[in-house]
Amino acid sequence: MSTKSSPRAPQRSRTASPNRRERAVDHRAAGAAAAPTFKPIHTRRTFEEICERIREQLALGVLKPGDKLPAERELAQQLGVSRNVLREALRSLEMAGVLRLQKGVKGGAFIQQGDTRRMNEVMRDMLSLGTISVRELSEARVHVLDLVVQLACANARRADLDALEANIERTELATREGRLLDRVECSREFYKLLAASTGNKVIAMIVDSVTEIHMRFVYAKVASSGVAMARLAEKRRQFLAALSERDVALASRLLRSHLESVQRMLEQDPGAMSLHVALADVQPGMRR
Amino acid sequence: MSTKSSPRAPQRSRTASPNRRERAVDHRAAGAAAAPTFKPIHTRRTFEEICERIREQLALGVLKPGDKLPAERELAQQLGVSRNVLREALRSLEMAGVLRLQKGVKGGAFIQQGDTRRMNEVMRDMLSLGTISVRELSEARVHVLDLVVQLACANARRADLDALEANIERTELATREGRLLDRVECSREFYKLLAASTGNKVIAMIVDSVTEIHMRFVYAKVASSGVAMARLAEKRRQFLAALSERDVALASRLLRSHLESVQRMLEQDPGAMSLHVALADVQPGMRR
DNA sequence: TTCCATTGAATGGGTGATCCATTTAATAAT
DNA sequence: ATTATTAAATGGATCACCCATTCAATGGAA
Repeated sequence: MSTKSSPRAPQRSRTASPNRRERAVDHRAAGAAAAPTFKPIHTRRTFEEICERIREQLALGVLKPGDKLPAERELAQQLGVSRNVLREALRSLEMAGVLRLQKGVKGGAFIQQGDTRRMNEVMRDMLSLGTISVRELSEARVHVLDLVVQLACANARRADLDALEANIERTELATREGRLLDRVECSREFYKLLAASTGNKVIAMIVDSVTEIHMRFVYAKVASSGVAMARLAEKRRQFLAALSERDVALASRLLRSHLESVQRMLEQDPGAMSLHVALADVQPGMRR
Repeated sequence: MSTKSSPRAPQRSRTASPNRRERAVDHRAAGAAAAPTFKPIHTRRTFEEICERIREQLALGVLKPGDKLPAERELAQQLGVSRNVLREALRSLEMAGVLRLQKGVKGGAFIQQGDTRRMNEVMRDMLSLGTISVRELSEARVHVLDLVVQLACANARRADLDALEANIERTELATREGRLLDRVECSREFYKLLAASTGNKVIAMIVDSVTEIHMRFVYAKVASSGVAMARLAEKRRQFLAALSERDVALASRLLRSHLESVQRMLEQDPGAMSLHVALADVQPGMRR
């Protein structure tokens, strides 16, 4: 069996590529003879290797945001792989938010500034796959937001508070004009601004991802039932006042009680709260 | 210009696919004539659409972990796309931890149980890209771990405490035998167990991702300098005792002071703390 | 000269055909 | 019955194209 050659005739000009991959390690010769060398698993596929190489260059600082990779055709040749498999790797990195591919002359694969929205997608997938539950997510959100309040009280700058103020004004306007769904959008932004005011992007990223999902449920609820949180802007103002005065205890209490009331709103009529309604539109949050 | 046909001769049998994609919307006919219909942007690429469709099926619950997608050749035909572009989509989903591809007869694309390690990769990329800083990461870790202690005190079960106990014993053994690097591995696991004891997988996932990176720095430090945290297991025991007695204040204080001493250890000789040393090996954490 | 249309090359997007390696079930040989 | 062989299905990878977009260079008209 080991000597069986391909029955096909032409066989073309394979092994023509300069850097032929070393993966083809000749399984035939190692048949049953004198080699106690257990080559490790070796299931690593080409595109994984490519991703790894590129990430390596990134970690090493050789590649930085804004840099451009060689054109696909050229890079493929450099790596000694086909263009298709290179594209699989580039696709993966693009989905990971590491690259952005741009067409045309002067196009190419550009290293991106990290896109923090990517964590949202992780959360969504985990939820879709049933790895995490809505309950765990809500619970985590409450706790993390409590932490956020502490940090925001400690670190929020004037500009942060102003941005929150402006957000509340937009909320009031939307309320007056009865644009309920816009108000939900304002809420999403409120928490984003609040998270940013901690001055810690890691925390902000976590809060954003968890809030993004939460807001989908709120959105679905508001869109389907038309209910709306009463005195929203008013509560926000009270909270912002506490935050401005660095009153952690008060701010924390206000937010927690608000979150609880939102939770109650969501939980009445739980039938409408199905996962797929909230997660249905897969794309938002990925808008560019 | 609009009537210019392809100069090439053969042109092959294109448009032969049954479900030809509707993307080819005939740009020629819409030249300058009577159509005020602004077709929306439509820059969406095929593979994105495919990913979206599959994620949609997931969110809807039509696809569940363990399910198998049709074979590539067949699915490509169903979707009316080439196998290559389908593979790009599958690759992306695989990297996202949603799918796993398996070779051979009875192989195929299987929906996975969500892999929480995926968030680690997001954090690593963010760090590599300079979107977040090591400082922010450490800070976030301290705060989140403080939260974890609270939750663990409230929710840790007997089994969780036992697992922590067992971990400490392994730590002691590694210490006695001078296996410093193994001890770092024990530490990583300690925090993983601690995070799990909160009973909230979202929190656990966050802690794990942040800890995973932190431990790379510790590992690099220990590997290069040979220094080691003094009285580690002892401190762990004290902490575990506090946790067992649900003494939040004490446990929190103990952990915080430990984290601070680790931080001091890392920060002396900051030259060895470069990013690329810690992030160099891209793959770990993705071991299967 | 200045401005605008045309052209052409580079680049990512996408296709189809073909081959390889692995895995498993069915089949044949012992 | 057990074991080796074969065959088929499937993911992995390659090659050779073609298309659409983008943009710099070119060239002609104002």
